[in-house]
Amino acid sequence: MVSITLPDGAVRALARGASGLDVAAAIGARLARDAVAVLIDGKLCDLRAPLERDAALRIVTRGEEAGLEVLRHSMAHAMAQAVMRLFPGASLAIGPTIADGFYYDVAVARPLVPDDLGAIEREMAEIVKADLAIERFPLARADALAWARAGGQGIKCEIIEDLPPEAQISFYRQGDFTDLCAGPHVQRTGQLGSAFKLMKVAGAYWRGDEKREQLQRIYGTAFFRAEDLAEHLRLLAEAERRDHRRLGRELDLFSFHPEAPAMPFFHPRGAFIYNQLIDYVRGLYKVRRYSEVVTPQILDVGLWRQSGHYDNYRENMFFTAFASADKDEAAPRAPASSERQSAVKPMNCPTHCLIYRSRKRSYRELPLRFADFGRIHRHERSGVTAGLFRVRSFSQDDAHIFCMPEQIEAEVIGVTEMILECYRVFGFDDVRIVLSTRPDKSIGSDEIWAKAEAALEAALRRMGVAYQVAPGEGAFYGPKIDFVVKDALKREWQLGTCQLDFSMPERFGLKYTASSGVEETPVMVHRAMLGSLERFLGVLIEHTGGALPLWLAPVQVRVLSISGDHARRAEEVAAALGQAGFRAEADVRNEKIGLKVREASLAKVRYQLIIGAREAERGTVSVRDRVAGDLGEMDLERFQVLLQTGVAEKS
RNA sequence: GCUGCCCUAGCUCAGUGGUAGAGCACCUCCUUGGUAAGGAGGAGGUCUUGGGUUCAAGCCCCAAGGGCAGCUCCA
Repeated sequence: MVSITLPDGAVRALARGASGLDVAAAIGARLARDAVAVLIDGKLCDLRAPLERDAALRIVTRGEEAGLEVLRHSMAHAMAQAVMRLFPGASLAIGPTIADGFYYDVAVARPLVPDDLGAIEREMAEIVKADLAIERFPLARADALAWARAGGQGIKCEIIEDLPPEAQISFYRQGDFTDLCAGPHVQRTGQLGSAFKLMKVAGAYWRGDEKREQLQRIYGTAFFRAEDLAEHLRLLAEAERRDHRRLGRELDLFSFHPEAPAMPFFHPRGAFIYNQLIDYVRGLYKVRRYSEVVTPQILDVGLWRQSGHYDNYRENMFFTAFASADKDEAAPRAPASSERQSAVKPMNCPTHCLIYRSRKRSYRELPLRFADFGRIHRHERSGVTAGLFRVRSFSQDDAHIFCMPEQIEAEVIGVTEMILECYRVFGFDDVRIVLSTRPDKSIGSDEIWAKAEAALEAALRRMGVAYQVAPGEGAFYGPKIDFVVKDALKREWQLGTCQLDFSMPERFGLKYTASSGVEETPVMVHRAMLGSLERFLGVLIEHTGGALPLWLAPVQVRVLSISGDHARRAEEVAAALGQAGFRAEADVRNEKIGLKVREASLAKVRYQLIIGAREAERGTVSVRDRVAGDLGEMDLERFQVLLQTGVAEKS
């Protein structure tokens, strides 16, 4: 007999070799039906795994995340089985579960196209319908290798060879399909159900190494219930509807052009928002005693050698070439050796070091906080650019703080406070803070690292904010704190960062005279709150679905005339609002009011003022809130108070 | 950068070898309409670019550019 302890503390005695399914059945039929897997002493196992010794056991059901992962993992096997049937000779790599589903990497004779997915789905449905038993069996390493070789599964061979010597090598078999797998899995393919969908196919390198074989990665997702799949697909559709690239075009905010790939062109409305963001950050800087600087975009290559960017970041940098003087066409040429080569800056920090070094510095003036909205260029590889999220030309709410080591804690608190305040204003209430510590490869003494990590941690503790530690994830030049927000669609975005840097002050020979009269090296803090303004704008557009808060909206009010007779009054009202500092435009087109309301709403204009005979005569406006609907007729003055309040509240 | 897919009017998309289409947007006219689409007419395209195959190419082939997805990279 073995004694099994359940989560509620109850202990049950069972015959040795009984399974979690027996336990579930003993507790209740409903539990047995919902059971997917078991946790035996914390280890996720098959429901049928024999219980060989006393253990703590918990039944994992369909309702929980771990249960869903088991389903998806089994679904990945069914997909692999379908692929093997449809593409004889295919070989398999790995098929794990991921956040929203699962994938399987396969090597097939020809690349898969989207149409293949339908065929694979149909085959999967057949496999589900056949309700094949899924059986686990162990194999010795040599037998496992023999299996892989016999089946032409070269990648599986490699996986088996890489398994640690003590590993129990297990396989799962369902009908004509067998796969190397640690499990766990459901018991029968019939349990997989029909709430699954193959999403897309893409190339992926084996083990993420681009020098190795390229495989076809098939992505899919699965749920226990059809309505969960429907909800998932609805969220995906919603994300597509909010895609900032689409909204950017529809709301006339920005565009991209082949003449400057991955470099956004901000139209008047987009540029307005962009500048509003900068204005807002400038306001914070005023309170937090930052000084803004303006620095060049093109600098001598020697500077980049000194900073280390030339050695480590050159592939991502743009270099200048000069027009030929003696030819008609302006063919670029490389500078002659006598000329100075220049590079377009990918970061602002070296320019700030030059400002710092422009005269002797005293400890009395530290910390120095240099803020810079300078435009920077990074030659991101063509495949990684994406709308505003990853661009080649952008600016950041960038700043560098030069301070003494003992000032780190206070500065980090200041930065963190400002970042959290800033995110609240934009409606990002869910912020995750991650502290990254010293990596294997790093520069700087043990002493300064210990001091710096302690200062970062002390700052977070003092503030009483929750944070996670990512050991070894810091930059080689110093530890850092990253700030990750969750948007309205529950997606995470790393926006802010606060990185200590012991390297660059050394490289640039930065010094300050300490109170003792001795020359010391300052610590540099790289920090950003919104990060790239381009990327932040993209995130904000998707977070709000394009309906920006009043204080950021390029158009706050649209004044709609009922008929031609009221056009003049509508224009007057729009002009008066403009005079009062609001952003209003008039729509006096020869169209019906329903159409004007519809278009203003689609354009995400928060307030629509309707001007007809009644309003024109009484000097009032009828106010329509895009979300709340008709607010009724009121004096223009009263509407302005409403607007002013909304702007002040940043709502 | 790699792999796959895509590129036809401002936008979304039809168009499988025989001289280019729709809806919306745009312009003009009619309509003067009270809170999410009134009606009619018109204009707009070297079918991304360059080669090739063919009597004939938007359509087939090759290359380049741009985009999308994934991988990878990220001082």
